Amino acid sequence: MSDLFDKLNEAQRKAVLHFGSPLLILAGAGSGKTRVITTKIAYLIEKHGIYPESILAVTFTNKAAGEMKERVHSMIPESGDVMIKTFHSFGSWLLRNNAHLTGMNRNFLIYDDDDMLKILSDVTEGALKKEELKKFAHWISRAKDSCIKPDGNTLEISVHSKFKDIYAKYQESLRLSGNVDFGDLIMLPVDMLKNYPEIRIRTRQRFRVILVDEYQDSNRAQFELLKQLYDGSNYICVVGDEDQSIYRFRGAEIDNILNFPGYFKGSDTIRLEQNYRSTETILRVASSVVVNNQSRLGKKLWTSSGEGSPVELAYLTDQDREAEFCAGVVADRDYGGTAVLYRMNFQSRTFEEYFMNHNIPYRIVGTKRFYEREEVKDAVAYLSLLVNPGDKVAFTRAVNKPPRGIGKKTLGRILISTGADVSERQDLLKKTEKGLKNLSGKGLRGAKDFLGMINYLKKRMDALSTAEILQDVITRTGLYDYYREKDTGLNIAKAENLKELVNAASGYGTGTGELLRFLENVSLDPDKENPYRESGAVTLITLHNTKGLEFERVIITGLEQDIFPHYSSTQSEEELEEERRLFYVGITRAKRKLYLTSCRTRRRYGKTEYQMPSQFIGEIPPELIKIRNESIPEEESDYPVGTSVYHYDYGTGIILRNWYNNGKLHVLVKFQTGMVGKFIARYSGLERVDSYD
DNA sequence: CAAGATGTAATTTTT
DNA sequence: TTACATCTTG
Repeated sequence: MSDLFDKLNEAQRKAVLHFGSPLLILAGAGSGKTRVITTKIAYLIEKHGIYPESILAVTFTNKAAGEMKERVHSMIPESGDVMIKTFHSFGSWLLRNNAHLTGMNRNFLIYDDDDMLKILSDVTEGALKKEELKKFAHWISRAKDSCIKPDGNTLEISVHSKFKDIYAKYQESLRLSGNVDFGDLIMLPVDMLKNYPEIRIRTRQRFRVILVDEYQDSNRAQFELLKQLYDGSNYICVVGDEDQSIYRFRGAEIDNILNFPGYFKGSDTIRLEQNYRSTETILRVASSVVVNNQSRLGKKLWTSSGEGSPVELAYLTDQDREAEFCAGVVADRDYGGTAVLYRMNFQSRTFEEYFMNHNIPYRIVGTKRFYEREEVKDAVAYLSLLVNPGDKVAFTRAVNKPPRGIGKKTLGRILISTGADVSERQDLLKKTEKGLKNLSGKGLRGAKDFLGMINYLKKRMDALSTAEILQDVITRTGLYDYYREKDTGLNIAKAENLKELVNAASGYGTGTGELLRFLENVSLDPDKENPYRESGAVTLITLHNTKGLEFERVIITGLEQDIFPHYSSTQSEEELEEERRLFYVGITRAKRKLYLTSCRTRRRYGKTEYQMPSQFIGEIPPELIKIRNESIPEEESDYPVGTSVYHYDYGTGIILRNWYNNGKLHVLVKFQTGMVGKFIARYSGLERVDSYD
């Protein structure tokens, strides 16, 4: 224990030792946050005599939870009972654990975003296009992120005239199925703790210590959950970095961290500002960018690791040259230490093609997830149906996969028949049995086939392990053969993926409990697929996905207005600040060297478009950047973003944006007086003020 | 009912 | 451009 302590700096030590009043740890990028949390857990157990099972640590990702577990356990082996979970799996645990008191179905399954769309499509009877459904799904998720029910203030989420109604129908259908969605995993526990005093009291007594990681990403519902868990006598400590809050679009509420001291009275704040990752230059660039944000508590990162080499900025003709530039950077063959970052997934394409053609090893991080693949979802649907015959989403998915002649019409005939009692109406297998009399020919044969299969699986499931049931599912239902035949050309992976799924289930035992555990992990811990696992490969990754990662060298690409910052984020200051934080996250991933690239033109949707440099470039002090290769068109070069200008009437100002309209260069200028003005450059009378000759 | 043909719309995404 | 959704035909 004491030598663990010696490795900490003063602020870290203070954070570990702190106990009693609520604590906010503002942990800058690369400031040894995880070390602090894990040491703190060890310290609480060893020095404060807190029982491991009284400690709750919540994270946002399974990866973070896994790492934390590993590090805590290696520090103190007897810490096995510390509850280290993601917010969602903790919510799931609370709901299952108290199901006997609330009357809720203990064996609920968890629907993902795709399943949500299926339900919505079902309750709106196919009247809406997929794009429209996605909008509603998004709103419903956001509503749940704020604990807003269909009968609540839904206007806050969407003013769409049908939203309230569709949301209500969606909830009804969800309740009928007995399953929950991601949002429910937070919202329902909040309700439960509010409505059942005995559960609330018992839960509060159990968890004497509550630790929250990545607090800046918490949403309102998660904040509500924490409020229910905290009773003033237990200890709450949250760790986060407001400058790294990048999930607003998904309901993250930066005010949670900004106002923590206000919400939790008498709280203390400790800042971890020493950075152990990056060079001084990189940190200066990062902070010069993020100081432009209003919504922050503020901290100043410093390092003792030395100045390092300058940040290099390359203006390139187009995306092909950008890829070429990245290839040039890794010409020294340090592939594994290099990451190429971009704002949007489609940007990876050019890099992929170029790297492929030039034999540069690369890996793409996190686009498609294994458990979201069609064939995998098909197999899982059979399992879901075995556990919950009321799962309509799983039923409609499985019933005709592989095709057995049960299309829209036949399915309609099955589902229209109403059973005598409620349980029969909700049990889709019983319903199918009843519906057989309405069928004939191919449909009848298919339905009988399907039922026979399910019954066969049902009979065997108690005796078999999860992997064995899955093996049965993919062979007996014909799924495996179906996909093996379909697997041709480039798509030869589907049958293979089914095998892989069986493999993934191999760690699970016999019985329904194990099957449920597997299904929960499929929903809550969906492994991201990495096609290239070798470490000696360049990492291609979106900026969002880099959080928590670090690389020797980072290339942030596509620093162009409307790409980064993204066009839909330039409308409001709040959105723009979020983009800026994203830039900050990207910059601070670099340990040793940072490159920035910006293209003059970019092919989009088959057309070549002229790009303006990102306004963020102008926020970096020029002395920190070395410009590698400039190719700025003449007129623009007079007014790049960030240039100081002088106007006869308004005084000095700085160029915030520039863009073309009707072939004329427009500029947006912010003056020292605070005024912001829009001008057509050539008529504006603006004079350039060159402050750095 | 399911494979080919045509049209159309393009963020980021832990769980 | 291209992925994917919807329409049309076998």
